[in-house]
Amino acid sequence: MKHEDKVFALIDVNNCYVSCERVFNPSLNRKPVIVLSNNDGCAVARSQEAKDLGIKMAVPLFQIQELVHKHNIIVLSSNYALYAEMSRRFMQILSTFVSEHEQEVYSIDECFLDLSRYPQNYDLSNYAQQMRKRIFKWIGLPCCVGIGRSKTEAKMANHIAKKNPHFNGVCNLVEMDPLVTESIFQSIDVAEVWGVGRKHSKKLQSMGINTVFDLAISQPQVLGKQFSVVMQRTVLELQGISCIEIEHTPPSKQQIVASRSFGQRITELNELKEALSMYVQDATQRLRDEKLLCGCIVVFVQSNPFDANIPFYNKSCSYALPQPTDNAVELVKLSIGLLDQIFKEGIQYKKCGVILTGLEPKSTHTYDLLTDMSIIKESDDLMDALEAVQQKFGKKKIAVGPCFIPGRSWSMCRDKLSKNYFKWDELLVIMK
DNA sequence: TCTGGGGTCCTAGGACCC
DNA sequence: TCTGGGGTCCTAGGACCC
Repeated sequence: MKHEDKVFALIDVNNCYVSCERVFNPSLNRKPVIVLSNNDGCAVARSQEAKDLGIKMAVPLFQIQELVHKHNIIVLSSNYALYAEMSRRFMQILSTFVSEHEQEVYSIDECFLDLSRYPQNYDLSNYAQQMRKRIFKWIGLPCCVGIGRSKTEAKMANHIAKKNPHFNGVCNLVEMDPLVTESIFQSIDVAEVWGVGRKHSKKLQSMGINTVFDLAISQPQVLGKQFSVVMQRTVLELQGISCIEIEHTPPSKQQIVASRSFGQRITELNELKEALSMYVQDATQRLRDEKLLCGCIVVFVQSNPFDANIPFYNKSCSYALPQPTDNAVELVKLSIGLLDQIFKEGIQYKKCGVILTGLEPKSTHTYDLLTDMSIIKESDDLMDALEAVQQKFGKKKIAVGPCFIPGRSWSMCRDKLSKNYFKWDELLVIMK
């Protein structure tokens, strides 16, 4: 198949986190609602009503307190367990429209579909409307669909569908009159293009490239030289030449990061150790879920970068393991050792974290000749036992090192957390 | 007072090798 | 004063994404 014949769709849940909350709490409908990031720091999701009030993406809560009071904006902590379950169902419904290798789960609320096989047999706009209807009917989430000849075009189409209600949730650039496409592209800021961020859009504007249309008629190679091959691909994709394929099986992870800002500043080494040992176990859990081993561990600590009066302290330390592992006891012990090396007295710490890298599949790892396999076996048995206890009695019943101590000053703020309606003891109560 | 977290990819530059 | 060229590997930093 020639690349010209490719067709992609991007389906994206509108205001995802707010929409998830509204499914279980209809009193939020038609009201301005925002959902906050971890630690109740920034607004990471806004309902349309909140956007209309001028609340920007990722703005810190303290900067909009006045607006919040004035307009009775409803403020919620983020409830990732809930959103993850809704996301799983959203993706599952979309999987009924294509075959397995034609679907790519791109993010928690976005999904690419390769529809290249379908134009002959389906009216794609109609097919997309069926997707929207089924998703809304089955799980109550509103979404938009963009269709284009490349992923970047599909993203653009999705953006157009979202901003223009008369499209009724579906924008199909493949079928659109090129003159109409052109005039729409002329009206959209180049910063809206997928892959063009703040820095690049500034530079593009300084070169006289202000709109999506300007970028689409640029010369890919010239921009490739001035930016990078990424920008070159973006231009080609906007011209309808697909350069980025669907990834139906997620590529295996390069690294696993677990970090958090603290609710309050920390100065004591012991408290940092408590936090870090928790994060390491979170990372190790994800490592084991992916059936990977970790060959290198990085620990970092930071003070508050926004504090203008005090110099920013940002230090990390890494260690390459002689033998890759997925053992939480070992990883906690090592990371505490690394923390000892980078800890400095008198700093007000705001954040710490761990990065597991040098990852490789556990199934294909070859141990060297001198490895005592009985030790590996013991480690596996221990981790299995640990996980079995957690599964049966809850995540916080057993752990490695000093963690899960309630009431710590550094623990995350989540004051306005909704329930996880998918758990037995938090189900929605209709009537009592 | 209060500013998220988890990722990927690309590039430039240094170290090192022959 | 003259002072290779080409290759690889690693790392840090920057840009982007949601």
